[in-house]
Amino acid sequence: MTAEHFVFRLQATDGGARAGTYCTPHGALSTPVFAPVGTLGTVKAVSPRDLIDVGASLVLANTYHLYLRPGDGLIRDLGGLHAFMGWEGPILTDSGGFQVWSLGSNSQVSDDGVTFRSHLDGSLHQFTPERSIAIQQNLGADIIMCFDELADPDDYAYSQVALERTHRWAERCLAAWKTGDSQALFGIVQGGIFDDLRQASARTLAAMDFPGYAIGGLSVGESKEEMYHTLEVVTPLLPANKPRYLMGVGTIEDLIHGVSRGIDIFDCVLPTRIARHGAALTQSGQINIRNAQYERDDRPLDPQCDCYACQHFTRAYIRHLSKSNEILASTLLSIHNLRTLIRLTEEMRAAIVDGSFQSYAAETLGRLKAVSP
RNA sequence: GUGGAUGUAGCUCAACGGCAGAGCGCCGCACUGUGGAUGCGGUGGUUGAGGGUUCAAGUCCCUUCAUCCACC
Repeated sequence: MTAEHFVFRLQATDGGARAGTYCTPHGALSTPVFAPVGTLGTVKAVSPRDLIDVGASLVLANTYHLYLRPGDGLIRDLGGLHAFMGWEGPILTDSGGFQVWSLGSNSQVSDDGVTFRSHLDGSLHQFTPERSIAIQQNLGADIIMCFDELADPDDYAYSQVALERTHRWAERCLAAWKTGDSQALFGIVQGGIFDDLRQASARTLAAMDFPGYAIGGLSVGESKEEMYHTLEVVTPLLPANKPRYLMGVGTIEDLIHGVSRGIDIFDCVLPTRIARHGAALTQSGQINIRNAQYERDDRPLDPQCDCYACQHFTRAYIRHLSKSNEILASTLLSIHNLRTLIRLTEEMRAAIVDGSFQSYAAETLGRLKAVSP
């Protein structure tokens, strides 16, 4: 049984797109897969039962936030994150590297690690690669991530400095990682939007033989063309028999472009965040359910959708809930948006298996463009 | 019927006789390894009506209407 864990089986390819399975101690992932984000050990507004209903198989939780509150030791003592949050499927934890960068100004980076102030109470803390791995071991996710350093994507000089540090930290994470049977450690390719740095990063990390590889530092302000180009540069240099995870992406469009360039795993806050702000993803693009035009609209959010929200409620009703700041609006829109992205991954997988991925991708992108400005 | 109070944006209310404003609502936009069900922008006026004083009136004076309160 243990031997099966963290084996990535490639089942079909279509152009650059891949369909596979990845075994974890809490179940197998069918790729391509989209992971809802549950930063604080909960996907906001959505219960684990709802997650099963929308077809979610992997959930992301966050090291930085859970370390600060309620504390990784507490979660370990209560049986680990799966038991704590009532989710029996696979979990992936971020390393905290992204928060240190995005919460930015009150942190200081050295070769040893990062000292930062808590956004909750201003207290001083330090993350090192070893500390990040120890916290992630306490949390007990199936997939854990190397502690990395991000740079602004168009700053070459600093991207180079951060990249070299990220590679040294990757070695230290590997050395600290002692849970190979129960947790897979993924390396993270960095290098901004610079081909030479990205290639160097992919080669360096591939040589370290991680169980899986992530591509980080994208969808942080660079153009879509730059992001897609970077994927084309990086994925051919990663081992074909290991899963590839594009961090923090994304949109319907980005998922299609990512899969076509060989990405297997995605996570993103977008579907649940925009849901709480009143937006629904549809086949033809994003709609703002709060707009006056939906006041008397008795259609579902997306007539093509098979989710609970679309099977039972009208746009008019969900608009009313959203305008009234009712909790159920966030829940229904989150369920719908998650189902939309997860169904997209399911359809892409089916298309890859039967060799029709190119036409599926073109058709789906075409529908989006038909309405986008 | 008598006395008093109040009438300003859709709502609640500001504005010394000197460019009529705020909050909320409404309308829209944004959100990509989630601190912040958030952030940003926009629309919105015969200052109840009519007259007068004044260089200038939401503001002072007169008339009128409406609403509320108290007392007959």
